[in-house]
Amino acid sequence: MDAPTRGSAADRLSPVLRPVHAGNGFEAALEQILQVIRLGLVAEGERLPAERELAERLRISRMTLRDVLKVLHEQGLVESRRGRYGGTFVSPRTAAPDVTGIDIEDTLRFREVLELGAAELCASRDLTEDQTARLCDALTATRDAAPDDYRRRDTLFHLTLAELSGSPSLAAHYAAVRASVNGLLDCMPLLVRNLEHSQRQHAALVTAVLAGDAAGAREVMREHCAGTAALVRGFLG
Amino acid sequence: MDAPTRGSAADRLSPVLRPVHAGNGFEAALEQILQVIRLGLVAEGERLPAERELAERLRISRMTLRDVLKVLHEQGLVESRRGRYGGTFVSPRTAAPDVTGIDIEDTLRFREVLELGAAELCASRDLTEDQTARLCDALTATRDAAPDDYRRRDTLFHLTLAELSGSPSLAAHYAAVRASVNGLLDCMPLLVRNLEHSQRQHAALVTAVLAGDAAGAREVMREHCAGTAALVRGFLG
DNA sequence: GATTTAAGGTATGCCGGTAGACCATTGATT
DNA sequence: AATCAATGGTCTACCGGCATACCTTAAATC
Repeated sequence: MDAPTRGSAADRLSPVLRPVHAGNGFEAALEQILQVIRLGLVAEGERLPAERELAERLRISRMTLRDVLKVLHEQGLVESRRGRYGGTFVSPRTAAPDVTGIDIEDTLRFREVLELGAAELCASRDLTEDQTARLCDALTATRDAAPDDYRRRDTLFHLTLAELSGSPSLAAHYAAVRASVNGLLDCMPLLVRNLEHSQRQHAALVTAVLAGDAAGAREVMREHCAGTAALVRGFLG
Repeated sequence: MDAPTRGSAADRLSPVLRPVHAGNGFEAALEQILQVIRLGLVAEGERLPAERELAERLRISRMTLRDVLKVLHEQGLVESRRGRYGGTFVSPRTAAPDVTGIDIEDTLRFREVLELGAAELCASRDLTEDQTARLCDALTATRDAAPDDYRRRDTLFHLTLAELSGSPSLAAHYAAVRASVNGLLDCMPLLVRNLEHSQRQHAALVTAVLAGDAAGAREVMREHCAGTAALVRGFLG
């Protein structure tokens, strides 16, 4: 009765029963701090939160956190300075990040799904004055960005949109997938023509969102994502 | 320079720096097995994989897994039988699940985003013959379902669609959010009229997907999700 | 220049998850 | 009736992350 030829019981479970972080808050913490750096939430040269605070926020012990920072230090991603006004600082990027183990098609597809959802949800909501201002600020920041800071501000703009969608889950998962996307983008050269195009799309997106034009916002976002996807597939596919 | 009035540095980090499951594969494993049960991947009366196999798949020790099963047993969700052909069996549901701590709006919105994405991705892909057959099988299973088994087969249908989207991330996250949705639905009565309506939508969805009509698939799915969302908001909002 | 303060660096004992072996039970097979 | 095989149930030694306390460094302040 329940034994179809396609999709055995064992297979049915695999989407859910993936390996659980075996024993390690360590790995999860490493992943999150890497996200913070890849997303540019803390820019190059800026300071991460103090070890004690970071450990508390991640709910891991300071010792474990220090193990994580040690790994990041060994890879040249952060640099620590002691004393008052010291801290752990993000180093300038030196080498292309490690993108082995990233499923490119999965990443690009999932990214687009979340972006489309965020755009549409935002356009369908009544944003408060403060939220509208945050969105416009983020847009302005991308417009004024120097080329080498563009990707970071672009990321912050999209993160803002995801946050304003009204779905915290969407925002959290977008942050994760965007970190992967940035890892891919960091393997590629920055094309100024794309920046300009991208900037126009951002503006159109905000216009549609503020007008409550959900279908329009989605279509602009779809083009925006398609552009990135084509670039990535071209360089890494 | 980087200190805007809106969105301090501390706030910027919060979407990523959420507490890491402090110390436990235990909780994550509990969550996943609950998902398997809530999704109906193992139906009432059916057997979970053997402890040794389950522990291996989750990459946790058998002792820890047994702690998890002990909790589930205490809550009356599973029953164990020893001996060959024994195992851990899913008990018939007795009480409404605990939905405290679920953000209903977040769940419904995120669910819709993922469903729309899955529908559109599936319609945009060329499904193999085998994949097409899996989808049609899942549809047929919902059509033939007895009312008290409908929700389970409906879940399996949507999971199939998510899997066929070509984005494993999407499938995994859909499984998680759908488990929450089912928790909500299990607090509500089953309306036969909705089943029929839902069934027509499923059929239209498959038709659109197989025709490669991405926009159509998305709109059908949007209505489908809106229906569920309205029901849930009506009962629990 | 002494003091203060906030930051990174270090040492120690505890506890919980891990691994692996072994025991107990049951029903099918012989 | 005896055996086998697959399962849940139990025990034990081990290791890694945890909490906590304390030390060291360096910049700002007095």
